[in-house]
Amino acid sequence: MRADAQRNRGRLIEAAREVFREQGYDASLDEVAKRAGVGAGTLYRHFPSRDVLMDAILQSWVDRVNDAADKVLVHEGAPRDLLLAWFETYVGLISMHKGGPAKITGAMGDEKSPIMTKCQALAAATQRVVDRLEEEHALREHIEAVQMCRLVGGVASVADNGGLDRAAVRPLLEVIADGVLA
Amino acid sequence: MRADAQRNRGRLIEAAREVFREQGYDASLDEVAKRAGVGAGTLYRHFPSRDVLMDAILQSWVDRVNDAADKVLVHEGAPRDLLLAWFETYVGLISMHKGGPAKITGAMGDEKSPIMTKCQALAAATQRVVDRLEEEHALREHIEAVQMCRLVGGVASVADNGGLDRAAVRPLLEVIADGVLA
DNA sequence: GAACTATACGGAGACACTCTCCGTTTGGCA
DNA sequence: TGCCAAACGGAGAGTGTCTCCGTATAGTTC
Repeated sequence: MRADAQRNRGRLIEAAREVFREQGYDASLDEVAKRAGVGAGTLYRHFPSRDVLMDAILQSWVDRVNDAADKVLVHEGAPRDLLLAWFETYVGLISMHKGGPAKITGAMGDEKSPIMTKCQALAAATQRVVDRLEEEHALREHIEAVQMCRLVGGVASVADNGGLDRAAVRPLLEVIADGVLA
Repeated sequence: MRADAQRNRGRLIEAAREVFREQGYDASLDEVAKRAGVGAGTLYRHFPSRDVLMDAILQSWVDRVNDAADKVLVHEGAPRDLLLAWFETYVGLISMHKGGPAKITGAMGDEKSPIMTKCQALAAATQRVVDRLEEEHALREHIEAVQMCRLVGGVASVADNGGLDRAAVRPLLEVIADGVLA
């Protein structure tokens, strides 16, 4: 890739991160291009669709997901606490930008979504938590990590959409945890 | 209201029902106006925002909600079956049009949403189910109907968004049911 | 049934966003 | 230094939202 292309790509990702943080994932892409100081054509050449741009933005975010799972898993305690800690972490991770929870959770399980790899990272991290709980025979029965992602993602979507705070989300996560635990 | 205004209002609601059914709640409002055979100005005079139009569309739907609750509540059976029957009914009710689950669930609990009365109807119907289950001491502890609406609405949103079918939704509803039942 | 007026209508048009096309510029190599 | 494939940029076409205001008409009054 030519040096100027490389540079513009970086600028676009940086600008997108900023604009999405301020205005959510529905923000104007022209605004992103303007903020990056490039033409609209350049944006669309690098990122043919909004989802592809999102995927690029979330590249470094995957590390955060894995680190978060590490951190939750070292914590000793009751299975319910572990699960709830992960659920709250999970909600935080996918709620970085307005519109994020719905976007990510909607793509969960879709083989050919542009952000598929991101969903896989989330599902894999959740699977690690599931594995731990199954080791301890704490789960009611086998449950797919993807299903847990959908449940918690659903709560996060509703919270994002309806402007619910942590305190309002907590009891919802508790219901899901209780539904899953033995 | 003048006779022509009344007539146009009716036509707009009918057209909107049709267009939203075909294209989801994000469909073009100009298309609705065109389909109703009126100008855009007429549409926006009657319904200043998309949500107000949605509210009008859902007017008759409230009866369906209440009838559905009646039907579920006459059914004799285990609490879990009752609850799951209501959950599936609930998902069906709010999934009439694409985008519906997110819209309705996001407004749940918002005192001044244009579709507030519709959310109240849903919450009230859910409350009837909760009351029945509490009579039978089948619930783990007191749970707000609104919270149950958010949980099930979250699942419905994810299903709507990710194209999940009934079979994929069922186990998610079961987790919620198990989390709520004693 | 004619005149009047408050009410409602319609659609042009301003504004915003998406995405493409193509003339222009430039990085990097020979 | 010259060349050209690669990349750029922004005008503009297409689509949707929403408003404004000149025009039409329902309903009332005499």
